[in-house]
Amino acid sequence: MLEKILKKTIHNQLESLSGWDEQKVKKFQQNLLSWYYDQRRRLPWREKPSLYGTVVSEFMLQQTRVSTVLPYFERWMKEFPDFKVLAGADESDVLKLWEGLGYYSRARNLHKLAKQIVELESIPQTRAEWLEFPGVGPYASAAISSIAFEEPEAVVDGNVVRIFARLFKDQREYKGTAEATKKMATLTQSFLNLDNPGDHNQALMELGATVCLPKKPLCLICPVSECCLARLSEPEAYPTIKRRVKRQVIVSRVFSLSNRKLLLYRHPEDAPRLAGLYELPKLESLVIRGRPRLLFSRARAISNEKIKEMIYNTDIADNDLPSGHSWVNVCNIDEVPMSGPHRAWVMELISKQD
DNA sequence: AAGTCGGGGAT
DNA sequence: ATCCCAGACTT
Repeated sequence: MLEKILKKTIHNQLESLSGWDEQKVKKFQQNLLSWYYDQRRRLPWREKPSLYGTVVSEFMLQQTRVSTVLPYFERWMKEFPDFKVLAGADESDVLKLWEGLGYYSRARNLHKLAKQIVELESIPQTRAEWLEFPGVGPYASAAISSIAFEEPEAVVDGNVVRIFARLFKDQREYKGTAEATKKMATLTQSFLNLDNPGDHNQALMELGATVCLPKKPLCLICPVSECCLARLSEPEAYPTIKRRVKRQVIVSRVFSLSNRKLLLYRHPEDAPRLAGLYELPKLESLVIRGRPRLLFSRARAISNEKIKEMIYNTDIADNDLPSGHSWVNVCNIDEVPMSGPHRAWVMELISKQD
């Protein structure tokens, strides 16, 4: 049975799978799990596991490192301790707590999910059911159903792709992480430990995050290095995933402070980016008075753009502001959700003016 | 299938 | 400066 799956999955695309029988897979699972129980990090969502904590952590951890998530998770669980409290919260408060974490649709989707959950008679358990919730995709549905309900669903995230690509010296060139994830799904499912699906999944991700690193993997302390083909050659060479080039973008923005009020722009609720969040307004969208004075310029990257942002100081013709623009009292600036870097710049500039 | 969404830590 | 992170959604 397993052999059949392996043969079909690997075919001739990965290096030899000879030797992989049911016994070897079992051994792999045991080595991995023993290592996990012995060496895993103590993370807050693992201490007193709950469905809610699992869901929140899985949302926050999408494309985001554990170390980045930690302070956000603690604050979140304190402010929104369960689905019910979260469901009853104002969206602006939800966004405020997510401020700086990025991918803000995650916060909105998590909020929606909570509202849906509290209306249900019973909590869904299967992967297919979780897949229906907003913001829950192939990865998160497998993670939640396996970790919270021990459903036999294998997760495939960046860590898992890297581990399996190295185990079998996967020579395929993937066009992106999406393709790699999809093509790896059958193989990872055949390696799933059916006795402990949740811990098996977490163990793989823990291994990828702490041992099977993208650069300089720690093969010497890896619990499954005997099974790993790349370990004998160049582990860093796997997997091979094509990355797209970032395009250069230049944006000019306005810092205008008048009578202890700062002009800000709030992205519309249905905006594709930063929906509901405040930023410094763009220079081009305003009618200004006099010549703008360059305060500073900063470079950052979001998604597939390299952005150079130029911040100007100028006076604004404030009798007829474009929609979305408003003067925010600096006393209340802490209350509004704002994109992370802009928050830092604004605080820096305000303190400099005093 | 390809493009888009944030931000930061590590190298 | 580049990579990549417990991915999902829209086009």
